[in-house]
Amino acid sequence: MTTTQPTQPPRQRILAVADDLFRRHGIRGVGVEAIAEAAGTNKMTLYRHFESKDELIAEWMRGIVAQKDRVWDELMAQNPNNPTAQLVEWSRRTADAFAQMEERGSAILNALAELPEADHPARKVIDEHRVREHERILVLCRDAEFSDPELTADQFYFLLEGAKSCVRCIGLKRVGEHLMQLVDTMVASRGNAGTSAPPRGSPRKRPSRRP
Amino acid sequence: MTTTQPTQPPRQRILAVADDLFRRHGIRGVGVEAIAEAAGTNKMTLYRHFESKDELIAEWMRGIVAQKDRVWDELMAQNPNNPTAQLVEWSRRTADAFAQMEERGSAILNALAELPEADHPARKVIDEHRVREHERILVLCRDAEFSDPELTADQFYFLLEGAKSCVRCIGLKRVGEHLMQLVDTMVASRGNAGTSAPPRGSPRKRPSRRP
DNA sequence: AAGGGATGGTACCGATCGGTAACATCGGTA
DNA sequence: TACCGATGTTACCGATCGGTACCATCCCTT
Repeated sequence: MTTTQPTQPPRQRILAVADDLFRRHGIRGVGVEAIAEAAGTNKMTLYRHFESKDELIAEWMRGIVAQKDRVWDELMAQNPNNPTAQLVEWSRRTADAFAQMEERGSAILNALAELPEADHPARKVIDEHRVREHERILVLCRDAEFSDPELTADQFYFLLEGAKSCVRCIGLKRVGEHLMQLVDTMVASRGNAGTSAPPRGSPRKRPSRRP
Repeated sequence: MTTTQPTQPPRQRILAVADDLFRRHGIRGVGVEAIAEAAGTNKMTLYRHFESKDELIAEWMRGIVAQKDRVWDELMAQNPNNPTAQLVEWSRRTADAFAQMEERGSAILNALAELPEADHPARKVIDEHRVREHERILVLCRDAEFSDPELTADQFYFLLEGAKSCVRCIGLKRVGEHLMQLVDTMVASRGNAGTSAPPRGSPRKRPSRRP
């Protein structure tokens, strides 16, 4: 049973329940009636707050990317003028988030796969977010003065997205640990690509604050 | 219009058309009737060859992974006793395949996202394939005597899967080129400590056949 | 020519789903 | 108390979809 406390207004409850159900069963796997019922309300109230299911999906996506943007803002405020630490911290948070998506993987990637229509309102939200995130990483790689920022930014992005999509076929614990090892090594080599095998049990966090 | 030459038996035509439609519109986005019609036949004949839509999906997936397995066999035969070249070749073929999936991304990843039910017949096909592919890469990393084969194997896998899922938000040309640069650098460093970024426009192929 | 298996055509069923209409109810405010 | 906006309830519509029954063909073999 997926209900929410009726103290919150219906709109919030619907969004919270939709988040849960969409993640677990996929967008097309759950109907509006099920969402309304699980939110302790009914279809009519749902349609008074969202003009269609597609708009609900888009709003759900806006919430997810807004949350991620808040995390970005937070970690950039926590590590001012330290692009390297910001990259590492973002990677660490991404790795930590793996624990919540072992079953179904990334909600954003899944939504993208479930929305083949290029003009779906949620698609714009997702596409813009991904471009923005990639741009963020690129700027950080430039600021961190990696030798080839474009290449290193893609490397970051590939590693992060790849790790996300591998959580389901490799154990999530190992994925998180290996991802952080790879990121640490990348950062340590200042983006001089490569990789490598840091000694086993190497330190996970390395703020490396530089003036 | 998505029709196939009626010279082939219906089963082949149905599978070919299903491959096209599933890729373009997603599994749940296309009905069996549309498939049958596009294949120049009808629903009845479809159900005489596939006991259900889910079984058709599973059979479609079996075809895809079988194709990938054939590619593996081929490139391993072409580079005998050279695990490094096999890894590079597999990466190159993956990068080349990006051109065909710019619109919708990887069919396997999409199918996974569209099949939330863990007991779906196609899920077993996909999961086994991913484990097998990861294992293949791991064995090659061991044979290539990388310093930390498990880590390097995950790095390969992350990079490849991540690049796949990024084809849609970054230009496919750059994704392919950067992926190959990263793989070349990884291989050149033998999985050991960081190296310098390869010069721009560095050689794409580097068989590096070693005795 | 006769037979039979594979295929095509059509119509249909039951279930689900997105979305709407019409009305009842409740809570706060003037 | 009278009112009004937000919410709950029920029933319904039209469309789509997976799946099936029934029968007409067609083609190959004997």
